[in-house]
Amino acid sequence: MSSRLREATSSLAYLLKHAQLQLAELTGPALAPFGITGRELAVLLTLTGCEPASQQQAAQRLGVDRTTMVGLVDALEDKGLVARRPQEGDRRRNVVELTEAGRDTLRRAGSAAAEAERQFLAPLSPAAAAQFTESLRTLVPPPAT
Amino acid sequence: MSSRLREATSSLAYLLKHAQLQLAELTGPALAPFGITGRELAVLLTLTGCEPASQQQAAQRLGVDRTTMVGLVDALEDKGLVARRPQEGDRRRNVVELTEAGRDTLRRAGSAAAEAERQFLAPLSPAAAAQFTESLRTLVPPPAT
DNA sequence: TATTGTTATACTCTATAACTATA
DNA sequence: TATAGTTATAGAGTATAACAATA
Repeated sequence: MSSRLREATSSLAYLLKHAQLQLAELTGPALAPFGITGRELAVLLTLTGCEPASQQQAAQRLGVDRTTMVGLVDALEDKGLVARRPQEGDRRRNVVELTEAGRDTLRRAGSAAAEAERQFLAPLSPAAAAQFTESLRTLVPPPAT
Repeated sequence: MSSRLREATSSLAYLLKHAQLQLAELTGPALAPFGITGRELAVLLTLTGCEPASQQQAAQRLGVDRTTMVGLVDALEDKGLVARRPQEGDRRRNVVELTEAGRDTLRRAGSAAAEAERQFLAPLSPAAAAQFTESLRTLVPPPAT
């Protein structure tokens, strides 16, 4: 492989980028009926994963900047899916919690996103799909917190 | 999986995104000594893959817009790595070819990028790494042209 | 009329720096 | 002084529309 030139479309960077684009093309339309984007669903998933978390904790877990999280929570709050309240004991922090509507949307949109993932992985055998996901988990380190 | 909630950091979208980020963090510094970015290396690889190609053909093969390719070729031309010339027979087209310096940079930078990919895949067994790449190729359709 | 390259423009995602309020 | 949230700003990356040259 050191002497033979690989095509650009065979490089890992190309494949990862276009895999992501392709998954996004399935996920976007699947989530549209629920009025949220894939990123917003990820925020909802993060918030429900660990119990009442501050914005910054959620940001670290998602791997986005805290300044980015502000806008994401803003949008979800405008849609009535989450609520902010100052944390008692340390009022610098905002605790972000899902509303009832947020939990409902998460349930239904999460199911739609899971279906999009299944569709994305459909070209692989079930065993290959499972190992593909498992390899990704091995390659991507879990978030710090 | 339909009833049990997955964590956001387990979703395929999260894993693909962060796999890409992690690879980019290895590839970027590896290419810095050669004065090119990962995207620019991809363009060089694309141009060398199929013989003298127009900008638009290269753009399709890379999966980027033709307006994006203008800037990429501009940068590579400024660095003396590629040269544009009108195609004889159809002067609307620009044929983009690697210069001697471009071929030399491609050889050395391509080797560095391959090493970065090996480093990225190192947490996987050789067999798992091979199947991971193969699965990606199955999931990502080859470019139109 | 259609196509290639180009420019201008805008939109998304992201990060950095500076501000505020709390600690 | 340090931290959490916020705002403003700037930088990538991308796409759309419009234009010039050519077919």
